[in-house]
Amino acid sequence: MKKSENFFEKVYDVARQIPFGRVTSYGAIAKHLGAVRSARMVGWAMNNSHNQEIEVPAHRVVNRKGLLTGKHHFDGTNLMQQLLENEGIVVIDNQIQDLDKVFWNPSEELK
DNA sequence: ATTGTGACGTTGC
DNA sequence: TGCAACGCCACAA
Repeated sequence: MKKSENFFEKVYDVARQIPFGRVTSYGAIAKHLGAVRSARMVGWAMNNSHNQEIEVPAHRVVNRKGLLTGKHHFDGTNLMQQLLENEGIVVIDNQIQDLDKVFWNPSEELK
């Protein structure tokens, strides 16, 4: 297969471990992977997540501001927001409210 | 190898 | 976090 799986795999692994009702940022995941400056790659990996057999809760992954920047890539327009709201997360205008409360830091919870 | 690009982040204003 | 610009890494063509 691909060697890059390693990098992507890590991203998917962390993303899948995001607890219910929690969200994280690309940078946080990237940091956990050891590539803080590769936050964009994390998002790119998510784009590839569609090709992955394992479903990745990309809707739980947002940018540092808690803005649903990636909702644009979802099936529907508000699908991502609906999923987050379904988990109890308040989302207004693609912006997660109480981000600090729902934020999940992989580097702290995970290791 | 080179270029382009991207679901970001940080710094500057 | 209001907007602009740079940087940064990994991958595709």
